[in-house]
Amino acid sequence: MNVRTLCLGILTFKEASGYEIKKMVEEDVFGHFIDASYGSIYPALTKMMAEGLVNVRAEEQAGKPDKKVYAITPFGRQELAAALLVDPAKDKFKSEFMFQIMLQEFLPKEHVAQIYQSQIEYLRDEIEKIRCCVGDHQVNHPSMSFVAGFGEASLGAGLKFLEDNRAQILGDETPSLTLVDGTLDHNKDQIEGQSKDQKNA
Amino acid sequence: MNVRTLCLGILTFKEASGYEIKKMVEEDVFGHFIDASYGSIYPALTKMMAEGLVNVRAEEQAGKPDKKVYAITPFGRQELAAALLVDPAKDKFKSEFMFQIMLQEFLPKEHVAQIYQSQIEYLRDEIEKIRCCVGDHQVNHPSMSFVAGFGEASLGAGLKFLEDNRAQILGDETPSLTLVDGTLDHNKDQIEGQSKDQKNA
DNA sequence: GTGAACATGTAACAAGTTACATGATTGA
DNA sequence: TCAATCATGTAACTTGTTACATGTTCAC
Repeated sequence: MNVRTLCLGILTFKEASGYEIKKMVEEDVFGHFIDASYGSIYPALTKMMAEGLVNVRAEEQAGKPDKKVYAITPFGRQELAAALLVDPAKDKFKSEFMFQIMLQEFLPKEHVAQIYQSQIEYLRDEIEKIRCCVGDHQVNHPSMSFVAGFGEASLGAGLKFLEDNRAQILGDETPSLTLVDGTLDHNKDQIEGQSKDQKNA
Repeated sequence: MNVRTLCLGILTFKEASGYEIKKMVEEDVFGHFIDASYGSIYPALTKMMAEGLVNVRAEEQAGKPDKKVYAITPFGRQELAAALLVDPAKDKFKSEFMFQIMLQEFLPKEHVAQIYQSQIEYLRDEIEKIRCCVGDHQVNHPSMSFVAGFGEASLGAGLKFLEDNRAQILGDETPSLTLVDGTLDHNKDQIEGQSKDQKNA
């Protein structure tokens, strides 16, 4: 699936400028399973404009530069439906973090501890982001809330695994802090971390 | 992270040919968080050979064509350690399936039902693959089993979500088949699918 | 008056994929 | 003999990213 289809899909939810599409891909529910940069979004929009898949309207904004608001046309919807009909490519999950963990013996202990903590915080942030979407934003769309639920479930399980199995990688030198709660069932090392430097930008 | 580092990392576990590296990336625990094709592996290996990061040994095989077995050199390990020291890029999860679900209203019901079932089967296969790795293969490496555990946890949660929330997307017209087991706790629609056509190659 | 957020766009570049090209060997 | 698996390699091509280039308005 290409940026074209991606933009077309987003535009079915609401009209948006290239800038706004990029923001959605970064922050909204979309962000968990798609990706795109300005360098691909703007040219795609321009080209689709020429092909009649979208139309533009210049919008003046008080206190902000003008923006070009794109909307999908009936022809665009047709194209989208066709593009959507091909069987989806299988999921692709890339994790440099996991690669580093796999090769942790080549890394200084402190580095491993640091990326481990960063990963936990990153996952917490992502989950929080999804919850925000479901809360304040309009994820009224049933499909949207389904997708959000899926993301929360997957990321949540991953996070829990990292929290529970910390000792497996980091040894028992867990930061001496308070336990999350009293309901420990088996071999838990649940520790609430405190650092705040999120290095993976 | 590039294919170079990927190959170097894999070669720390065992010597391998380009063909074997590709197979590992497809089938082993690696497969869940990295990706590479022949077209990138072979050139990377050749280049690293010239740079002294790996060395080769031609191995004759009974009943099979000869293969070029690559091994990492001390210099290669040095390079790997350096490459590993940079903070990992954040995880990237791409799912065309989720994109299609989000836009399901543009798709025929049957298509949605079909990709939904395919996705469930795909996830089951992936989890099974991980379990096989842990079982027969040597995932003796503690880091390996950790990574496998993480994959199993994440994928398992995603699969469970799909199984439990089928009705949200597909409605209640679940195929009339036998329930998986009797231990239903809350709102489960766990159905054992029977189709076998896995379309996402 | 300076940095941050808003806003659009392009061109050079990186990186890897696909398809092609080749060839051995085995088993149905 | 034909498909499948093993095995290596290259070149054209896609695709998208990064960095650059430019400009507005606001808040501190």
